[in-house]
Amino acid sequence: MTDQTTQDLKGAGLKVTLPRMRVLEVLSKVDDNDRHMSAEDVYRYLMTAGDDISLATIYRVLTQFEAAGLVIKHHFDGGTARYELDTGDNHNHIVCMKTGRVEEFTDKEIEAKIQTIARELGYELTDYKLTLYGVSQEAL
Amino acid sequence: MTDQTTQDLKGAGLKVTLPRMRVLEVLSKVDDNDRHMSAEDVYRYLMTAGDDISLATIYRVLTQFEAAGLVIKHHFDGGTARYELDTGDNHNHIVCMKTGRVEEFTDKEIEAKIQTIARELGYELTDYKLTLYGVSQEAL
DNA sequence: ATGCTTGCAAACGGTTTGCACGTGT
DNA sequence: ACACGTGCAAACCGTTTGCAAGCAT
Repeated sequence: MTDQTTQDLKGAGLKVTLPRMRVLEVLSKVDDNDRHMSAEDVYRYLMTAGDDISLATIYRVLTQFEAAGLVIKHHFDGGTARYELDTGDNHNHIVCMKTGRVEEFTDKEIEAKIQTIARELGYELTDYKLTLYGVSQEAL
Repeated sequence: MTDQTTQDLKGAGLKVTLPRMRVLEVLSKVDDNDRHMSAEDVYRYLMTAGDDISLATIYRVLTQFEAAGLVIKHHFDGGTARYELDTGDNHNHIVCMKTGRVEEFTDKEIEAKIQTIARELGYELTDYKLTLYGVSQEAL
């Protein structure tokens, strides 16, 4: 009875409830094209899937997940916030201006350089965000 | 009669009006600690300075400036948007989590790497944002 | 049993907009 | 003169919150 989702919730110190499980499941299993969902996205997805969970709850759950470190919140363009599972690997994003699609990438060199820069400027680095904006060749 | 501010506005194809000049002046001359102001910041600054320009106009002017490429808009944390003059040099930011203060830096190496990555992923890069979050030693 | 969770609907805060008036060219 | 810019107040939209009812432990 202790599947991965349940464990994740317990590990985060959160009571295991249906909304929390469903939201976590959605974020876990959407394929790469649909990652980085907004609260609305999650809401609509769940409605379509037959669940009946209020938008307010989605927001509350996502906020808790963020605080618990299960999820990362992004504000790519400025409109609505998007969420993705925190997989541990600190990755960056590239957003297609035409389709809105988000891809991920990592780069050791940049990562190292960022550490160095923070140190040189006299900061203790807690986090960073690198996002590229462009037009994917595929979108033409 | 054609000072820098006026030229900038004309160059951007914008009619020279008092609100536009004042907003541009504020953004031009605030010292480093006060750069990256929110619309409210600009509004309060101008009120204090004796101007009487509505907040709605500040928003409209800032939006036009952004469209005209005079100004860059940031959404650092997610709360309110902040604006800064576009000085041409594509710089990055480091935000102190304790004081909210924003510093700038540039790095040729990272810049080059970013170009490479975009190309490799099949994107035509239009822009990018790199923001570090940390605690400044000075804030302790 | 009891304290955390949820749904609902109302509040919120930053930002945008319709309208009638004012202003730059 | 005429089109564009502005102030005001109301609308907007994503997100948050107070409250009463519902669950997990």
